Amino acid sequence: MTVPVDGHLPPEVQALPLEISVYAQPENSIGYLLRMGFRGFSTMLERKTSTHGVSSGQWRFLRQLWIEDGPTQRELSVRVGMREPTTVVAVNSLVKSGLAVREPSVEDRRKVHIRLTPLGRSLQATLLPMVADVNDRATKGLTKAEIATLLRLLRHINGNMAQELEQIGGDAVP
Amino acid sequence: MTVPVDGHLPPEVQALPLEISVYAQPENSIGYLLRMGFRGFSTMLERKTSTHGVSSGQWRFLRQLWIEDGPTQRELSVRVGMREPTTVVAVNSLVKSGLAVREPSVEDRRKVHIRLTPLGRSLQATLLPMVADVNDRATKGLTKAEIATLLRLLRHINGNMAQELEQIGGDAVP
DNA sequence: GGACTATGGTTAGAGTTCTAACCATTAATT
DNA sequence: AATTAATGGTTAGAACTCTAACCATAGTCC
Repeated sequence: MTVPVDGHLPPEVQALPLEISVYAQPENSIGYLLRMGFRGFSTMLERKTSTHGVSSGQWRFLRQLWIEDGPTQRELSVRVGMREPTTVVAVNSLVKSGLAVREPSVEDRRKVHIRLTPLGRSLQATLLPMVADVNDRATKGLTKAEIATLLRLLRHINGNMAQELEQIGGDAVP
Repeated sequence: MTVPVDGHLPPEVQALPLEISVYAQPENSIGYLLRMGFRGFSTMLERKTSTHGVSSGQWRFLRQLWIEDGPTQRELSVRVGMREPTTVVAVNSLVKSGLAVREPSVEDRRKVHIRLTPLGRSLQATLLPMVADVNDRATKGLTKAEIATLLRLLRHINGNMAQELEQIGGDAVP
């Protein structure tokens, strides 16, 4: 097995400027670090919420419905940032689990409103503490100031990327 | 449609301590911010690499093979942090695209080594600048010091979560 | 040496998400 | 009013990822 030591890169990569070749190490890429972080977060949270029958796929939609109950399926898609087919299956799943219902609109027969059941609504008080707990564990050892900085920097790069994708792709983030 | 204004939360959620109820807003959760960031990053990068026929699924494995060529499939799984069935399909895909080959081990007939083709290896010089570009766009407007801080904080929370998941789950991050 | 156990890889089936194509309903235009 | 546009939702098919079950090979232990 060929294991190049740090800095032992093929000639055409060595020829690249240092600002580029640092990315040969994934740990130097923000994308990689975000991915690892997200996966860890998602896993930890799902382990907790699954005890109440809530999967990570349902979670994002449930959270949005707590903020705004009764949107159309299209509106829900936009708020959550997912494409419509994704919303279809997520809502199917919420309905199947008894957390939400589909309610056909009366003034426009194309539209369907998604509404929480009492069960779905009641879960907020149960599940929010779990998010808090996972956030706490993730930030253990950081000061409040550092956490605030992290939030600010993350929001900044997310803003940058939303802007890039909007002007270039002209479309939502898949 | 019911749109609760900020702070207009159901009684059982209002009853929660403030440290918990802040998470009613996704923008206050690190997990949400990581997820958005990762998705933006992944989308931007894939738009570029796909012009060379490299998908985001292949990307992570390719990057690891650039660091260490010829691992067994099991070793590759561990390095990349994916489960074995995931590696099977990823390697299938790399082989199909002519970027890597499966090479049965001679000393242990259970093992299979994964080795880059010249094409797969040559892509490093082409694709690394793309990662650099996406990182640059994502961090536009941040100082070098802020970027360094972001990397440090992300590595810190990733370390925390790896530790949590190791001791509690006893298993890899899905 | 033959029966357990461990290791490496694969297959089967599921969940989450996407794009593309489609159908139903409403709005706009001529 | 009839045709065309736009809007809301669904279905079909794919990519990526997982868990669980499985097969093949190698190592261990009586």
